[in-house]
Amino acid sequence: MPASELAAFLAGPVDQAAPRLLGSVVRHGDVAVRLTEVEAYAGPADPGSHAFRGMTKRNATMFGPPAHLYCYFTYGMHVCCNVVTGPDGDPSAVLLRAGEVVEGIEVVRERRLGSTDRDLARGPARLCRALGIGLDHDGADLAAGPVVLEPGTPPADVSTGPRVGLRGAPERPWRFWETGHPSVSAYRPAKPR
DNA sequence: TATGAGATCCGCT
DNA sequence: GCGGATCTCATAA
Repeated sequence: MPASELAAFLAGPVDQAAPRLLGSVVRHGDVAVRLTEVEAYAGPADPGSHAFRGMTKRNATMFGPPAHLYCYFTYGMHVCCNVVTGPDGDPSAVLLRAGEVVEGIEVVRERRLGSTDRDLARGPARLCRALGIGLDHDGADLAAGPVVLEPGTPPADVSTGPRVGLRGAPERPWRFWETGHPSVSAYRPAKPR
């Protein structure tokens, strides 16, 4: 898919673009994952967003053009990835939280020994591991690859709820998942330390 | 099954 | 130096 078409697919308010991503497929090499759970982050206006305090070296990708991959490292061991949706200069992005492996499941099973099929891409850090995405892929063009986004048909039934794991942000119902799908992550409220 | 704490490192302040 | 958009394992019920 041409980059301009992909950008058009992601255009509009991020809380509307996010549910549109459900059912789309992210592909990296031989592995493809169909998204079943995402979260919207609305740039500088959103206290839960990395971009809330302005542009830094880490989140610079969020401020770039849409249809790019924003990867970041967290909690010492995990990588999470977002799809940048806003136009150049607007740091809106969608966090990919969970999905189901639709291709290359043998590869993923070897990457994640001891995991059941349902758990292979259940949770943002696992999703990245399943796809083999690392910090190296920060800023990758989702139209050009090596990681690509293939728009699909959103499910008929989508649920919304509060976002997971945020501290200090007012709850906005900007988490979207395919109703009843087994691969969505369990809701764990943020814990005070 | 549910709950709790440890692991572990990068970028910002 | 601190805190984090998390995961996994251990222990308890």
